Amino acid sequence: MAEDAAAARLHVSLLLRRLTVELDAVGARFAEAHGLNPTDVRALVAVMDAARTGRPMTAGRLGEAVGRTSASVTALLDRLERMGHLHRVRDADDRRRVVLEMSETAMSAGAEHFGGLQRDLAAAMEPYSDEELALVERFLQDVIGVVGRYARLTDGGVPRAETPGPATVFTRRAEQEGGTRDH
Amino acid sequence: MAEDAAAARLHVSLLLRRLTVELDAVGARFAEAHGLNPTDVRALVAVMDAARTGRPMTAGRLGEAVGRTSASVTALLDRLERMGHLHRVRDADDRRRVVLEMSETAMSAGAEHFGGLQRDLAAAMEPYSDEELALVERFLQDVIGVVGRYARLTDGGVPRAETPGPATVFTRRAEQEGGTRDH
DNA sequence: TAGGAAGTCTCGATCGTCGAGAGATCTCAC
DNA sequence: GTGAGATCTCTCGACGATCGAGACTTCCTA
Repeated sequence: MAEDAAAARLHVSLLLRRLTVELDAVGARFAEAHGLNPTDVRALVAVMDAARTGRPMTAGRLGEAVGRTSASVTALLDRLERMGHLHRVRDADDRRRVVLEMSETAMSAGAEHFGGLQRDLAAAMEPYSDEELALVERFLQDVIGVVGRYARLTDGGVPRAETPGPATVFTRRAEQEGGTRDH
Repeated sequence: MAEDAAAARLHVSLLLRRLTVELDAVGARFAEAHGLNPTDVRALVAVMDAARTGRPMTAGRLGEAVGRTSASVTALLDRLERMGHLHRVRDADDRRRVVLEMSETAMSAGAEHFGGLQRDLAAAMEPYSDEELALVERFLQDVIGVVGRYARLTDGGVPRAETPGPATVFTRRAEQEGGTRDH
């Protein structure tokens, strides 16, 4: 029945949100264990990801990645450097730039924490057949597409051009409070 | 082949992380549009969820939900009340308690923002059959179970008792830095 | 009815973040 | 080459979210 299908879709949506909450909690636990705040964790992850893709992170790009101003990034790097999680290296090619390198200890701490989760996740997926995993993968791709589109909209815009919908309340609030942000 | 299966599982893990990043971004966009910080958003969501389950939120329980001290919750509620997103009501049964009620404007702003995403998600799930959605649901349940177990471990503990593994680096760091937390 | 427990708030201090701007370096047109 | 403007990072002063300690009110129980 259509109602059941709708209920199932709603239920899956709620599961997606719960998953996000739980994954955030894993990050928070890592942060607490290492005396880091959320921004620090995001920064370390960003630096690690950049290293993996072979394009070393710089201070400026890190600021964009974690959504902080340059002043904030400077303080952030001071903290992480003081803790020994990374060190700054002047870029030889462009001496304005500061290239960020993870320390060995930070790398292994991250691998230990998140690698364990990775192993457990892989183990949990073991019972699923190749076809089933392929379906899950396709599903996740679809969902990421939708959510990603939603996340990257300009403020006040209506999510999907083809369905304007009742956006009055939201847009009104956004206009009204957009300038009062104060922190 | 086993290698392919392992690669598929790794790929699905990465998709789960990407999904989390995108969903976080949706929350951040909502926050920016309404002049809220991350804690504010988490608090509003917690109050809304509590209202939906019929067990009204109180200041104390909100503090546990978002992981802040009572002093911080007081300031948080001052902010949200000043912005008109909720109001405090003394509990008639237990007059020590402060019950939190969402304002109409906050409810509709949230519904507008996240309801749109919900609709798009449901639309994206439309092509999937009941059986396929059931599989996805089962998969998400499994993953949430693993992640949730991981998120709720005591600090310094090894994730799974049955596989002690090479936890030395992580636990050493945790002990070493556990007391230097300074924010 | 007194004593302790529970829930919230106040106060002072700390630290992460911001905006503005300085200093160093790179790029490019001349 | 040289100068002008752009780019990248850092410094400075201010603000605000959070914390720990403790006060105050209200509830529970012996």
